[in-house]
Amino acid sequence: MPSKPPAPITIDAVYAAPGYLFRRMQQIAVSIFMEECKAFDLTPVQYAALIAIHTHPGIDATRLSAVIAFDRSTLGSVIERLQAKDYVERKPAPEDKRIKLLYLTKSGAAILREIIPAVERAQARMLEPLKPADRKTLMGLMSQLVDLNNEASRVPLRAEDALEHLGKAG
Amino acid sequence: MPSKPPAPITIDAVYAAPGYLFRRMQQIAVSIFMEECKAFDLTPVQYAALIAIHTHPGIDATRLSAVIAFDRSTLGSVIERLQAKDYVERKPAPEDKRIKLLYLTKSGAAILREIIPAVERAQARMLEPLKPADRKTLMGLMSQLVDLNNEASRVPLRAEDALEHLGKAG
DNA sequence: CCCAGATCGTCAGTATACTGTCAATCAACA
DNA sequence: TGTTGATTGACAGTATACTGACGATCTGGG
Repeated sequence: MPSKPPAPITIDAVYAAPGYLFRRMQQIAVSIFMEECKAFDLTPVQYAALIAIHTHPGIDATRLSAVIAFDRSTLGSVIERLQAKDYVERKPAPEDKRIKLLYLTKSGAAILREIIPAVERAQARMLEPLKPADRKTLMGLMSQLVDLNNEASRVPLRAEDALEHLGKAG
Repeated sequence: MPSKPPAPITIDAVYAAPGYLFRRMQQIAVSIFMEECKAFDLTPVQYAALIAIHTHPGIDATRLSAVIAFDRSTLGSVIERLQAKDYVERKPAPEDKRIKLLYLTKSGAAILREIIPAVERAQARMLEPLKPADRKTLMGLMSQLVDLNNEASRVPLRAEDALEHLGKAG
């Protein structure tokens, strides 16, 4: 039996590749999110940041970046934008001058309540083309894969570890 | 029976949401790709562009953006970088002064041949944590989902339509 | 107490990714 | 033929996303 010839160099091979499908699905997911939430002028990342700050009031930027799996360098500008919209407040930590603690403002908490239905519509729309059973299967496999691949991308801390010193876990 | 209370506003709900899993998996996929291919200084998008130009020599930028599902505005800078590395050539189209046709250079074709094994290692690594049967299931569902959601994001043309006037299809 | 190492937020630099706009050009119809 | 409408590539503006570096600060060992 002759050895298998090298894979042909063709764009069709790309279409079936995991990397291409993940990139394309991410594009589609963002597009659907923005469409459903366009009345709120919030990006998916800004939404995740608001939710995380709501769940962990007084969190600092580094821990926040771990909780939402978001690069620390970029997070600064995300927080700035949320601050400019008056959704988030930063207060210096009394016991550590390096740290700035994050809190939702009243507006931030309010917009979070209002946007939730739109976000849920968006999440549902992403999976809508699939049969219900297939949605469950896909989400189960994606959860597994993200979890097992967690250390493959440079998120400095696992969410649970990040929260150890926040009085919320451990 | 009382109606279901509203979903709690918690970061844990985000972790199970399709949008979060797709974003996170895309991060991981890029990270793995860059790690396996770091000797070549090519991004996933640059790689896809090279493959597509190789498959369709003389394609123009607008059609290329459809073929790799990549925004036309950003594609200009991607091509510039590929040109700067001497992997891609642009020639004005004789019959239409607006259009610039894209071709691989010798270097471009060479690096494509060399990088393929690294790309295949990367693609394999993305799915490695899953059992083989689950990998197939996941890729099947992702293909379906991307295909059925295709019109949800602003890619102007389906790949096949984009190629109609290229003498390669239809 | 002092200093080496770690951590925090920030910044510079690069590369996607999208919206919207523009001039140049082409195609097609009246 | 002349003009309207569409297309092409380019650009400006915004928002992720990552690497690497920096000063300010904290912490732990000696």
